[in-house]
Amino acid sequence: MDLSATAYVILGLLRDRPRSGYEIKAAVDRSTRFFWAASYGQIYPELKRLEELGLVRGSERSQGRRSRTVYALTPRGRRELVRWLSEPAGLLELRDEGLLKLFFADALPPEATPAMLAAKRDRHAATVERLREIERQAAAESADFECMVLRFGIEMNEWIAEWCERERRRLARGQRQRRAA
Amino acid sequence: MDLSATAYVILGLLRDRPRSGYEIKAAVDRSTRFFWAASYGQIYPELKRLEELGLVRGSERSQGRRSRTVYALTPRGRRELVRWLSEPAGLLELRDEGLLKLFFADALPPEATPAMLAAKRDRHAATVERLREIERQAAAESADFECMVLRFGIEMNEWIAEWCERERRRLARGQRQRRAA
DNA sequence: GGTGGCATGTAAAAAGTTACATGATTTA
DNA sequence: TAAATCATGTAACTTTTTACATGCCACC
Repeated sequence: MDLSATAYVILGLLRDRPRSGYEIKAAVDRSTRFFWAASYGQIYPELKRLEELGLVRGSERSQGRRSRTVYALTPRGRRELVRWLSEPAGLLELRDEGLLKLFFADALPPEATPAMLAAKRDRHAATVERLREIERQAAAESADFECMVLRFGIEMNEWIAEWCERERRRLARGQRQRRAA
Repeated sequence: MDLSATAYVILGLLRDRPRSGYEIKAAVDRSTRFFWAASYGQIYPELKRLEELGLVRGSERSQGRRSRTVYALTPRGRRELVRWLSEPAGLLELRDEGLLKLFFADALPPEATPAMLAAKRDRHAATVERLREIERQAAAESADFECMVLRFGIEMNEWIAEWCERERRRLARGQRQRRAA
């Protein structure tokens, strides 16, 4: 059985309680988003495939005319989740356009670089704020490891923001000295 | 003109000198890989498209029967690169299966989690070693900002490895105390 | 003569995003 | 009654990876 990592995000989010596709998407955006995003275009088709494979089971919870299907993990689904969790982790991938631009920054006038670093700093600081907000809301109801990963996100983004600020200052200092000379 | 970010990786790597597709791939693996990867399957078709758009120009450098095409940035290509560099950075995305597994770790027995953290720590430590090796080789010939981004990669991975070790110890301590009680 | 590095490419599949389409219910 | 939120889904597209295919050249 070989599923995409996104399929395991779904199995994982169903491990404590049943959820609809919509709720899964909302949970992703509140929690795994910063290290594993997923869109409706993945979630709904994946839920159907997982049901065909017998890893989740959907049940109708429509209220009146509003349709709603809530999916629950089957015993096989739980076994598959545990099996996957027990395997060594694979993919680790970063795509950071900001670093890419910094990498090529010698093609721009030197004044541009401190601004790039400031922009990156601000982005990560904004992410910290967003994650802290989530932390405040989620602290009570979340599992321990969920909080731990959230804290990781907060602290890592803080570290990155500080790194940007340090380097920005260093560059700005260098530029002032060169102008003075 | 709207190109994929991978197209700009190519334009960027051609900014200081002409390179073949093969050399671009090698340069990516030595430099941008940890924050922006690219495969042959992207690079060769993208070079053709960029040539059609007039942003790069290929010239035959075959030696004997061995074919080789070296691409150089055209003036338009350089303008496009600078234009893109001047825009605010877009995409910033992480895909980390290790964090995902940690996030769901309450589905595993508690002894499993310190091992997951140790595995993640080791991966990041290995990345640090790889990047340091590149730094030693590249220090002389690389542009300032290339070194800066490389240093970022080293320091960030060090920070992550330390975070993993801190949390692993904290968990292990907690487990010993619970067993003793 | 074999291995490893240089070199170019394509086809197919997988993964993921975006935009669209539809409609119900709740709340201000 | 308008806006926000709940809810499901698909089609088209883009991006990226993987596997394969081919062959030269230098060195041991």
